[in-house]
Amino acid sequence: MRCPFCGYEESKVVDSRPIDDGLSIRRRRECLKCEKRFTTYEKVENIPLMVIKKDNRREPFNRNKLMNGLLRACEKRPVSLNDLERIVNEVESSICNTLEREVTSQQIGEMVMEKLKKLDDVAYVRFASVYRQFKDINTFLVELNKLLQDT
Amino acid sequence: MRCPFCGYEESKVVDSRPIDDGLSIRRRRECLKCEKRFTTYEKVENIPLMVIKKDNRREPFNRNKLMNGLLRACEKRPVSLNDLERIVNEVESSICNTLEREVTSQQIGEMVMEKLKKLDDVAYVRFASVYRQFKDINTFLVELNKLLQDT
DNA sequence: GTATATGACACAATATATTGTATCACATAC
DNA sequence: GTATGTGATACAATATATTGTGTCATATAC
Repeated sequence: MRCPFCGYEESKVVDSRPIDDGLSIRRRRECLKCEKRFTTYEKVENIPLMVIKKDNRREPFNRNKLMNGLLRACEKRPVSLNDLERIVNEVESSICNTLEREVTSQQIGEMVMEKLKKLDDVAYVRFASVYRQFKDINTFLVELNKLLQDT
Repeated sequence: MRCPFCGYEESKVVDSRPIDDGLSIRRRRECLKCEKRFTTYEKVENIPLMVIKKDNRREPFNRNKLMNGLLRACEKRPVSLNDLERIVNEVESSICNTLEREVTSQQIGEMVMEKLKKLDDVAYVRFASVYRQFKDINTFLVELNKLLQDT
């Protein structure tokens, strides 16, 4: 593994211990060039993907729930089911790739909105109005104004 | 490493590849009991801890900058330098522990505010007023009203 | 103060991971 | 349509990681 200090491409493991009851492995590595040491963690890709909701409760990530929100936002809009599947897939895999076990519903909303914005303005604003409704009414108005000005 | 499917404590590596230009290692593992396969990633702990600012530019995380913000918020308030050091330490290490390479300035602000709120209401609102000034004026007012009602 | 937990470190004996080469499947790009 | 990139898979030869034991330092708990 590449050294995070000097960038040299080889390092060796000097210690390796299971942690989290065996669910992860912590390694101490040493750069073969600059000899600096650093810690790495090996973790399982995804499995327990939890969403932190606004009231701080946790629940498992649910593709269908996200898809339903998207379908509602796209009602009578020229967005294909394929596009929506793609968005859900991309969001899910980008959450998995962070290797985080938890993600806030807000972060998910932001990711979805970023992608939806490129597809359909109206669907984007509908979706945003649900995700940001209580926290950020001004932002919603600002977004609406931006869209009005752009057209 | 423990199997995420059946929970058995031993698995073997069936493939191992460097990714991200050598910064991480992806491994395919197979459980020695149920023989199911899963993917793991080994990543460096922290090092390039970058903050994503509001305008989407990145800059390295800077303890001093955060501390300055806290000091300004706590001017003439009964909050010790020790407490502030503790907050900065806790925020920094909780960012490191996520193993994410990037974090938004907003996320940092939220973490700080959560901790500051427990220490001093006035410092909390001062800090919040800086972190949320453009995005969330309503939230700021709501917070002020909450504090006024609580006292 | 003592007790407890955790991370870093070292050493030695053993077991296992790594790397290149190559194929297949799938999805995206043009 | 073809080209391109990526993840999963297999195999074989080689190199390296893992695990137990034990110490030390630091921080937190009581």
